[in-house]
Order: sequence, then structure tokens, then C-alpha cells
Amino acid sequence: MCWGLIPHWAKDASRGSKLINARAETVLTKPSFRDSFRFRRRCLVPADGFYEWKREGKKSTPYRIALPGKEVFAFAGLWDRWDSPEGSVFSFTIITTEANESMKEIHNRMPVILSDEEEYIEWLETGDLRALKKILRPYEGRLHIYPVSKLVNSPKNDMPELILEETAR
DNA sequence: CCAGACGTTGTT
DNA sequence: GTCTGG
DNA sequence: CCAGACGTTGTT
DNA sequence: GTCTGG
Repeated sequence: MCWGLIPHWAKDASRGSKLINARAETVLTKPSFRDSFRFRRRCLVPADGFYEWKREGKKSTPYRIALPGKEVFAFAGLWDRWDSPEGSVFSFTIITTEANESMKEIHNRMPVILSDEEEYIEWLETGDLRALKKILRPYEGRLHIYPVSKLVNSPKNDMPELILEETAR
């Protein structure tokens, strides 16, 4: 299973392997994603956080974003299977949406975050378009946003905890 | 029709 | 596979 | 933007 | 460090 969705119709696996994000706003219409979306090739991509860069002039500072009190959550993903004579390749992509209030401090986009069982099941199982679209909105819970000295450093290196925003909605 | 694209990000 | 642009 | 490469040889 | 590709 590899990150970077390869549409089932792709001529070769390499081209599609660059589709690492899908916009929530257009996922219904883009040829690369819509079948996966409609025909329930939806998936959960487990995560304990993600990184985003804040641009300040010429500098970009990496931040780690986590959900307070949640060791693990999930990104909303789509998958597909690409068949070739040599075998099948399964691949997936992550859906992005506009940033919520907290994330706007950092960046204008963010992954679609699912944080409880109910959402997981609905994302995977529902056939109702309205319900699906509702899921693909900016996360409404709290986020912890930590500056990171260097992204390449392991998270074990002391990571100053600076909570930019903790507003619940 | 038929070849070529099919995606996102941020920046200008 | 299906849509778009020329 | 940001991740990933950052090279040459000889062959087609 | 800097360029390239996506």
C-alpha cells in the first residue's frame, strides 16, 4: 500500500504516484478521485499528528499539529487498485480541506481529520452524499500546534510546547 | 473526432 | 476510464 | 511551496 | 546549499 493514489486507469504507476492530496471541494468531479469516492474506496489513514510549515517572509517554520487527548486519529483517505501483469498495486491519498481557525495561523489548508469511531464508520460506510460532504469539512475540535526546531530531528529532541490556540468550538 | 490530461501546494 | 481542448 | 536529488559510464 | 518536479 503506497501513499500517492494511482488511478486504476493509469498507464503506468509512476505518474499517479504523485497524487498525494485530493481537495475535498473537488473530489466528486476529479477523474482521479471521484470513483474512489463514490464507490466506497474510502479509507482511514491513521496518524498521531502532521506537520505544516508557516511562512514568514523567506523563512518557513515547521509545526507539528496534534489532537489534545488523542494518541491516534485518522485522515480521510481514498484508495484505488492498479492492476498490471506483474500484479496489483494498492495506493491511497489524503483529502485536504480549508484550514480551521487554529490552522489559519499556520496555513490555509489542512487534512480532513476524523477523530472518533462514529466518524470513522460513517466515512467508510455511508452512501449518503450529504453526510460525506459534511465529514469533509475543517476539523472543529481543538488542536495543539507545536513549533518544531527542525523537522528532520526526531520528536524526542526537546520540542518546546507552545500552544498557539486551544479554542474549542 | 482524437490526443492528452487526469493533482495539489503556494506564489505571482 | 472519461473529460477537455484544439 | 517542499521533498528529494545532488553522478557517470555505455547503450539504445 | 541549491535546483527540480510535482
